[in-house]
Amino acid sequence: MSDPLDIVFAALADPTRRAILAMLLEDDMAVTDVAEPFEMSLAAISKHLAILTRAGLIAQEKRGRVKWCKLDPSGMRSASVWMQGFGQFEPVHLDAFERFLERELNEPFPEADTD
Amino acid sequence: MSDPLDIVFAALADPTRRAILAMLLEDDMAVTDVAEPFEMSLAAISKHLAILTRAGLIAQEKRGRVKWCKLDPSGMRSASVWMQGFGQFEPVHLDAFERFLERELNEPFPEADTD
DNA sequence: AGCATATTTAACCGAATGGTTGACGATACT
DNA sequence: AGTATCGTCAACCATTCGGTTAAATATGCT
Repeated sequence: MSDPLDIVFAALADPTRRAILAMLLEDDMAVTDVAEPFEMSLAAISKHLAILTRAGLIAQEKRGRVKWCKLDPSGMRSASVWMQGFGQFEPVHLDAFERFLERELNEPFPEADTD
Repeated sequence: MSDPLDIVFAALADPTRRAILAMLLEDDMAVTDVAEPFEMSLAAISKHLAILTRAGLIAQEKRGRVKWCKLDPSGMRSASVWMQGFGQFEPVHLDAFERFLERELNEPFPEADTD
């Protein structure tokens, strides 16, 4: 798989990963907290997060021993741009979404609660 | 895989299938003609078309011994709606795309050239 | 009827996917 | 220093995927 779109769409094709994205829409989260609602191992979630990262759908940043996950608009944008060129339509209006996410991106990661 | 989005995104994750969609954007085509530019067997293309059909990305209609393939907006729409819901800021704005494709849908399949 | 064309099906194969468990490295707490 | 927590890595397993070839089905032509 070399085309980035392969990777983005494949990443979006899994319900666990889409659920993770939806969770991250509400708030940035640590890996362990992302995993908590799912009935699968932390290692499995870790792999899902790696796939989302590789697809440009999320970004991860380590702070201490905690790795924070946040949405990255670039992956979704590339998918949306393809659909746009495809349908030559007005696709996914990511404008507002991107404004939202890029504001987030330009903000520092939240402080981790020390434990 | 039960969520229809799984099926749509998985269908979009393959470069051959995206290329097929792009071809169908220009014109409805018979299976054999869809297969022609690809360096793989007709059977492989037939499987790809079945996957696109199951995803609601194309519709197929048999006319005589020829099976015509055309774009179906519903699959793309569901993907796009999810992305919108994901961004959740603006209403779904598929107007241009839907006008385009629904015009296509409401036209009869082209007459097959008899051979 | 008999042959050619259009497409799918079946059986198979290697590679990728999505999950598991267990060990490991890194960071924090006391 | 010792222990607990966070997360990844490695090895493994079953299933799915994308392709192949060969046979089967369906329609059309003469």
